Amino acid sequence: MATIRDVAKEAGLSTGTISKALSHPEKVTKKNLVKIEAAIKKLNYKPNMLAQKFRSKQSNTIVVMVPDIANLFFAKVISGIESVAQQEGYNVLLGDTKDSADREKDFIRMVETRLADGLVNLRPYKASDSLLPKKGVPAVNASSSIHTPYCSVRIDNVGAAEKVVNHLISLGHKKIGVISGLADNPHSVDRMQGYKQALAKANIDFDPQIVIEGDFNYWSGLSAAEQFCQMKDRPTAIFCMNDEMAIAAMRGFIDKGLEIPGDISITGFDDMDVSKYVVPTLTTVSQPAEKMGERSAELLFNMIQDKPILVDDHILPYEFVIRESTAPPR
Amino acid sequence: MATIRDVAKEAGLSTGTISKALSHPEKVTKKNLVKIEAAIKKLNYKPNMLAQKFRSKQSNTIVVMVPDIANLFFAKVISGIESVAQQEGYNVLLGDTKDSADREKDFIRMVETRLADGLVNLRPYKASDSLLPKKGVPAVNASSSIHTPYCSVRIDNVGAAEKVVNHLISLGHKKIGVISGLADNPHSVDRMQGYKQALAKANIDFDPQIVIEGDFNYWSGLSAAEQFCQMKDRPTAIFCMNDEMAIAAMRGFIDKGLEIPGDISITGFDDMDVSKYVVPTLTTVSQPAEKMGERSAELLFNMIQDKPILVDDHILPYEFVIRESTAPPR
DNA sequence: CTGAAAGCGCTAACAT
DNA sequence: ATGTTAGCGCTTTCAG
Repeated sequence: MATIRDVAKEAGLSTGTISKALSHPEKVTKKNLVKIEAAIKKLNYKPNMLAQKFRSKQSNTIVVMVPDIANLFFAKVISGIESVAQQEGYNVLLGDTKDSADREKDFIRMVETRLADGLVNLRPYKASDSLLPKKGVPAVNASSSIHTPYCSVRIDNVGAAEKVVNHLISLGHKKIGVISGLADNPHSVDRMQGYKQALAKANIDFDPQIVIEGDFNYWSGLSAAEQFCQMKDRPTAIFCMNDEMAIAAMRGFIDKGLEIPGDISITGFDDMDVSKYVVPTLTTVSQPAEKMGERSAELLFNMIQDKPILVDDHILPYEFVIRESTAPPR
Repeated sequence: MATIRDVAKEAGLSTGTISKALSHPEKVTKKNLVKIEAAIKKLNYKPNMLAQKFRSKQSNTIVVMVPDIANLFFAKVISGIESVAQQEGYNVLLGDTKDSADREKDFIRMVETRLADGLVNLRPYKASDSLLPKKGVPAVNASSSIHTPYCSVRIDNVGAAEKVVNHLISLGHKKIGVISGLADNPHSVDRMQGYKQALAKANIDFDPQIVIEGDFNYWSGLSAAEQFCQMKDRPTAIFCMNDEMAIAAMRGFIDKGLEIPGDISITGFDDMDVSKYVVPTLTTVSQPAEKMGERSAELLFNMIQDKPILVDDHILPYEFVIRESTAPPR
């Protein structure tokens, strides 16, 4: 493989000149530029970027830690990160952490060992097992909840949940069930708080009996729906903490012969693409996933370049989308 | 930042010994090992991996080029690649190419410039604009079609399509419409060939009138469904070239008051998770996405390590899944 | 504008 | 078993 030295020899110049020609061509004479170009082409020279990075102490790479890459919401956030990274000349190293703090270690180590300049974490912050923040590791959390102790981007989960439940209440629902995420998931916690706030303001007592814990995946939504069906006094509406469980619940209720929204109203959270495809279409909260990714990346690049970060907790606007899955109770 | 030299000084040893302690600890005395460990901890030393990689001329990184990261099928393939890569101690650099050959250049350049050791391409091969194969760039195509001129992993698209159409024919359908992908997409070409083969064997004439070109996305499926509805002599079954268009078409037909599968049977291709959630559930071809990713990664690592590659065209088994969306014509 | 030379942090002979 | 040293490919002073 040709090195810069080979090019220098071929062009009858010094390595320093070649190097300059590559980075600041305007500071080299036209004549030499031509010679250099010819030599490069003749030898098919490609600068060794590993050497460049090593020398310049800049990896121009960021790592993105994602709990589950086969999750549409994350895919969109990543897409947003990618697009601003590309713009800034950064590479994105993707790490699927399978929602485990343990697996995060390797990726954090990458920035500690100079392999990457910084990191975006898509896993919501849990005090119990978070490895971040860590000094020397520029990081931003792109899917955070309240009380994340480092730079973070999120929506107002509490407010959004409250809005959803308000909508159900205003339709006339009094008995509103919940299919939550895992109880210790920060998003579950925030959304549950919003649910309770809405109930309280409407003077409806909180009933833990009609809160069923899921795990954000399809099957947990399905099984929750079955449990609701077995209740003698079934809720007339269900607030699901994400779209996947909501769609599963719809399927479960329909299979039991219930009509949606006639017999039971359903709401989701996230606004995945599918949610406008299902029948009936799903009332849900639309998170600006792509924007969240973009903003996170922008913040990270600012940190890496030591620009001042003015705000630590970035709250992006969400949208409450009313579709066909909600209606007044019969 | 502490370097290996600082550690050597702190431990009262030479850099060579520190280096050896890190890579072959068994070749260093216990006593010194203890001293070294103490020094490392005291200085919070982290080896500079950029320097290591530069020195060893191995990036231990592969790049994965994906046409669209927000596509569930690709997400699964990537997940498979990731898991093998992690196992082998490789990092994966993700590149969203937005289905453009132009954007692929940058990523190919990464392996040419030593930033990565090899590359997995998820974009199916098109003779007209493929930048691969390229010598000096170990690469495998993980979502290929027939006639891909480099190492590739795929399913038998032709055979799978034929099987789907055979199923419809055996149910008694004689007029089977198609919603295809873009006509020049290799997967479209293969699947169309399978469709024609099935028709030919059943002595059904091919009718280009009932083939509508889509682009694998939701809206194209929806619009195709509308076009089918306007035909005086509508097909009794539609072979859709992926699940997304199939689900869209179902929605379109249902909105027009048709029943599925009573009035019209629908088949998909891919077996996305959603396809078992929709009502009715979708008859489709299940691609072993995760396996395809794993196999691709394994092949790539073999190439990188100069192990002999015996087979160039790897065909993985698919599964034909019959669900609720197909039935005999009325 | 160009050349010479030092050195980034680490590894791997080779010598001790 | 440990130390010494050269050098990976590149950039960047500093002279000329």
